[in-house]
Amino acid sequence: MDSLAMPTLYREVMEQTPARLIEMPSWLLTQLAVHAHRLSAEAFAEAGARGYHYRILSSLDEFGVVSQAELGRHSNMDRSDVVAAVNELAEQGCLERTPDPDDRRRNLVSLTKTGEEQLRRLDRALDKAQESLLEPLAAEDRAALTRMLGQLLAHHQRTQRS
Amino acid sequence: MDSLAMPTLYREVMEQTPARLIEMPSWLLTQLAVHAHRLSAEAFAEAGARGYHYRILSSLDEFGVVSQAELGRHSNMDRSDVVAAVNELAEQGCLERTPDPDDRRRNLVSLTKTGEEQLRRLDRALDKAQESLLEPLAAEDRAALTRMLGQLLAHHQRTQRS
DNA sequence: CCTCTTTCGTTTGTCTTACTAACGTTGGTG
DNA sequence: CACCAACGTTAGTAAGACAAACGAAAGAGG
Repeated sequence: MDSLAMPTLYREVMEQTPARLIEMPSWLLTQLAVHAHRLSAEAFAEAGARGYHYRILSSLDEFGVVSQAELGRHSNMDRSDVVAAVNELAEQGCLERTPDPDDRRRNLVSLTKTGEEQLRRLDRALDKAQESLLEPLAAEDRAALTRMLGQLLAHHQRTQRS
Repeated sequence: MDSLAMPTLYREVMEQTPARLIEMPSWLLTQLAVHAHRLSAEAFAEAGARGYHYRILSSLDEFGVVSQAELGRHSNMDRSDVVAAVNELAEQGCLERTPDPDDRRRNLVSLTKTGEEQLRRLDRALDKAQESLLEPLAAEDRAALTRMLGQLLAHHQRTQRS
């Protein structure tokens, strides 16, 4: 009956949780995301940042000088949330906001030296967070997990935009 | 260079996202959790409920009459959030709250007929949400994903409590 | 029996993420 | 020129997670 089931350790921890939930992928996903978020938030907090800031800094680093709207599309954020995060990053001197001469609706956002340093700091801190997140998984399992998560995420981002 | 890499479809959707993020398990996880949460929230909303309500109803169904504190431990919720959710469920007639005669600090919470019906409704709606969440995955991948998520979640819940 | 600590239910409030609605400005199109 | 779309911005909301404090009650140790 349970020879193929979960390891002993698993049951010990999970037996106080309803079986409905334990078997539900969306629950496993959202609950594990809480831990993932906690781990990376702790990493960000040490540098006085949060998730939105990292998304914007890494987008700027990869795509160069772009408008706030593009920034939002790259990092999966709402325009209104981009405004707030860009404000905060500008106050910290991590980026600069200049009006686009070719389109006066747009603000061109560019990464500063300070922003690059902050990004590198966050990258390092995040690496450790990834390690503790995946700690109990073997290398091949980590790869398989990453592949499947990416596959699912691509599917849902595609179907949502259409 | 990319023969072993992601399928074409994947890149199409993801190419506007920083490579840093695409490769980061914690990002894939939290972003996919957004979709998982959206899908199940829509299912809940049709029945006038939300996640906290389902956690409590399913805990009551599996563990019978328990105190609010136990309810919180079963469904991974803070005591203060249990109070609010139990209030709302009581207003809807889904459960009853009676003082424990053996321990006057405790409230014993029990599921009503209405609550059981609501739970069955939510179960059905959630099943569809799971299907659309995992739609692009083959059956064996779904099983592998569920196994790994459970393994990771058990690990982090264990290490957090200690 | 009397402290000391713990547990319980409750209130209040904060943080992060996500998202919606509206507004004025500007660009592009028919 | 009229109309619509995009942009930046402000304001507000919802859900989930969590921290701090409170009085009331139970339990433990001396």
